[in-house]
Amino acid sequence: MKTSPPKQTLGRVVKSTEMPDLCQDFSSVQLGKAITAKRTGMQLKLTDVASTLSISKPTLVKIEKGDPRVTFSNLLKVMEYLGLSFQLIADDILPPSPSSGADDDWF
Amino acid sequence: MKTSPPKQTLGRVVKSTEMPDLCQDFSSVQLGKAITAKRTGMQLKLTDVASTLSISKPTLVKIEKGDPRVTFSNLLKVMEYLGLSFQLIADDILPPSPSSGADDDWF
DNA sequence: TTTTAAAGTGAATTAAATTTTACTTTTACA
DNA sequence: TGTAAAAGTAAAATTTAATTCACTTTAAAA
Repeated sequence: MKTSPPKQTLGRVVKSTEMPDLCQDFSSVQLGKAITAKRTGMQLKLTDVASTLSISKPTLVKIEKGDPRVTFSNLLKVMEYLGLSFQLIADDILPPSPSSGADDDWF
Repeated sequence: MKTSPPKQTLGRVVKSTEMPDLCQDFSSVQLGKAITAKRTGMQLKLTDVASTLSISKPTLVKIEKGDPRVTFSNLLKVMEYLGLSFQLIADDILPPSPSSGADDDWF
């Protein structure tokens, strides 16, 4: 059977997630959302980012869902590629805002 | 043979590492140094932190050395316990300073 | 200088993250 | 609608991080 040629398009427009407020108490879920937002904002497909960075699709999905049970090295790879980074915060410089357990966290 | 009783002291004074400049380009090595600095500043023994958080000593050593091949969840556990946190930085807000490969990094 | 608590390392085993493959769900758009 | 691209999920196999335990090194203090 003959394989049909790929449809000629300019690429499918994909739902772009909104970038979360970065000036919030840190959580891995929020980080995942920021990663998704940055990736979709750059019009990059999850699959492409994964194969470019030599990590699997399920792992990248895990990262974007905010599951902290991923290796720090994989997380950094993704962040660096998308132009995201960390800044260290010590709570004896600026005390944390009294948030009562975000609905955002895993534990 | 009879075990000798523990020496009565007020605890050994341990070398306190200096806190690195937190307003620098992020690297896992710098993060490790900050963790060590925070821990020693709080006069906590590596062994005690490890057992309190139910992680092994070799793993905590790996984290403090800045090896990124650790799970993000273990890293977050340690940071939260010591009062350290992350802030997310997107390079389209503030562009990265042109640093030529820090002598600090692993790759 | 000797002692010893604390930090750090190495090897074998265990536990868990990652990969692969295939499948299901969602969602733009023709 | 129907269809196909992209995202998300599941299970088995693989890879790798974590643990355990013993040991070595370092550096305060007696």
